[in-house]
Amino acid sequence: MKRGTLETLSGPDADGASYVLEEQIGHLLRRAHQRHTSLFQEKIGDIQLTPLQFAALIKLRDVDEVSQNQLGRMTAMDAATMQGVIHRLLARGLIERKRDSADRRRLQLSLSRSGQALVDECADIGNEISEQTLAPLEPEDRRLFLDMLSRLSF
Amino acid sequence: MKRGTLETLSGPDADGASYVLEEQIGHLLRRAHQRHTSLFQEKIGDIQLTPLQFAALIKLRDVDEVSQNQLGRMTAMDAATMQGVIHRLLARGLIERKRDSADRRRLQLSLSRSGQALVDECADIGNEISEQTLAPLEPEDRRLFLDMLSRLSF
DNA sequence: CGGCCATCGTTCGTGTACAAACAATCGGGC
DNA sequence: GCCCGATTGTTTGTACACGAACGATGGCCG
Repeated sequence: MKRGTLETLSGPDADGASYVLEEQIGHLLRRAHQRHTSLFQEKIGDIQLTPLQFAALIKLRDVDEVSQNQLGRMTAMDAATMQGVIHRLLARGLIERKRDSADRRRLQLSLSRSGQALVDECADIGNEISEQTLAPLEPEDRRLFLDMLSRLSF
Repeated sequence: MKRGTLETLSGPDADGASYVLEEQIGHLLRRAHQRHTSLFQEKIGDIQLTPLQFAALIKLRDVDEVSQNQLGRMTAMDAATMQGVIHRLLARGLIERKRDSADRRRLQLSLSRSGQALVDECADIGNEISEQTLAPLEPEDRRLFLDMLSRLSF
C-alpha cells in the first residue's frame, strides 16, 4: 500500500534502531547536570542560591567590578538570562549596580557588603558540592574526567 | 578526624578563596550541555525538534505505548515538564493520546504515522550529533568518558 | 562633521526544569 | 462494601536558556 520510500518499514538492519537514548552524550550530560543542581539545592539549603546566582557572586568577588555583559561572558550566561539573575540578586541586596561614567551604556556591578559576606560563607559549601557531585568516581579519575569534560565545553 | 565547624573560616589555605568557577564540575557540565544543545539545533535544522522532544519520540518508538508518567521516567522528565513536551508534539501531530480503558487515570501515548516517519528520518542525525559532541575527545577516550559520565547521572 | 557599525542593556516569545498543590482514580486493608 | 494511601495527570509559580528585535550609546572612518 505504501510507496515512495521503499525501505521505510522497520528492516531488521541495525541502522536507525541503534540509537539508545541512555547511551547518548546529550542525555547523560543532562542527567548529570540535573543531579548536580539537585545536590546544589540540598547542600546550599536555607541560603537559597541557585548555581547561576552563586556563579555570578563568585565571579564578582574575583573581579570586583564588571558590566553585565562582561559578567555574562565570564559565567557563560546569555545577556537575556543575566537580566533575571541580576534582578534577583539586586532584590536581595547582594549586589549593587551603577552607571559607568566613562561609558554610559554600561552598568557596573559589584558585591554589596552582605553579598561579600555571603560569598565568604558559601565558598566552602561550593567545594563540598563539587566534591559530592564527583563522588561516584574514583579520586584518581576525577582530574582526568574534568579535563575531558572541559574539552567538551566550547 | 574532626568533622566540626571549627575550620570553616580558615584562611586562604586550600579551601575558601580557591573556588575557581571554571574548574567546577557543575559549571563544566552546564557548558558542555549548552554546547550539545547548540550542536543539536544546528544539525537538526529545519526539522525543528528539541533534544527533549527527540528523546520522547525515540522512546515511544522503542516501547510503542506508554503513559505520560512512564515516558517521563524513561526520559528523565518531570511530570510537569512532560506537559509542555507532549502538547507540542501533539500540536504537530507527531504523537497520539488516548485514555487507557483498564486504568482510566492513564493517557496512553503512541507515535503517529508521521511521527514514526520523522523518527526514522532523524535517528541517523541523532548519532551524528552525539559523535560531533564527543569530537574533541580522542576516539579511544570516548567510551571511558561516557562510562564515567553515566556514573554521575543518578 | 556625519554616517555606520558594534556594543550595551532590555524586552518578548518559546522551551526546559522542578516544587507544590489539586482532582480523579486505583489498590489494598479492614 | 469503605476508607486510606498511592498514582496519574494538571496547573501555578519560579528560575534558567536563548533567539530576535529594540533604543541608546560609543568608536571609527571617510
